[in-house]
Amino acid sequence: MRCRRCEPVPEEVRRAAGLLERRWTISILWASSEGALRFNELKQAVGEIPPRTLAQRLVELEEAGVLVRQVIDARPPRVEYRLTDEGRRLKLVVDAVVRYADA
Amino acid sequence: MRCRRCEPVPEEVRRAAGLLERRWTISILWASSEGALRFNELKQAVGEIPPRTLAQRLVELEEAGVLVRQVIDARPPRVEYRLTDEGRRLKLVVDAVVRYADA
DNA sequence: AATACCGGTACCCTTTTTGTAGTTAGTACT
DNA sequence: AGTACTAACTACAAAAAGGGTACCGGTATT
Repeated sequence: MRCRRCEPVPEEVRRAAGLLERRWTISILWASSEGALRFNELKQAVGEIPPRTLAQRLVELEEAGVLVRQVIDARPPRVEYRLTDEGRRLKLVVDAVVRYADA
Repeated sequence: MRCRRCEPVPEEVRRAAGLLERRWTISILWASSEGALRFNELKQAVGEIPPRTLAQRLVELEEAGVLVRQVIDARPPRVEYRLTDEGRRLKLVVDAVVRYADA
């Protein structure tokens, strides 16, 4: 098909979308934005997310450099997740979602 | 769990996220932003999306009031999809994704 | 001794997405 | 007349993602 007006979606947009286009990701970023949270705190904030899915998302977001996982050596040991600088940049997208949602 | 610092994610944010958190949605909005496009033009712009999935997304986005579907009575008849006002508001989120992706 | 917190995993089932093909109706070409 | 092409989808089976519930091993509280 000859198509003058439809450019292909840029690869870097597809890559960023790949992160956001998975269920619960936006909620997880929303919840993380006020500081470090632990697994069960995220679970509570996000709502009905199954723990398996939350664990999956956290691995993906960590691999993408958006979150860091930090084990705190206490009894019982805790794990905290916080946004990286990159995560704070991605959070600007979530801010845009919030503005859209509020209108 | 008592959790002072983790507020639940607001319902309206969950609802907006529900649209974006499905595969290809961001690409479809990106492609739609420059004007009306037809089914096969969207398909080409988005890339490897299966036509069935594109058709599904278009129905969802139309139901959400983000896109309008317009049948053009020509031979062969065409169908155009364009953003509504609401769609243009949602496109601000996609703009934020592009800014994130470009950095 | 029993219960609860902690960060997950295991299991099994349903929903979503994918890949490939085909359909319908109307032109256009040979 | 027959073949091919276009546009906008739809059909079907299979694979991937997501969901609900239960449970683990270790520590701490009651």
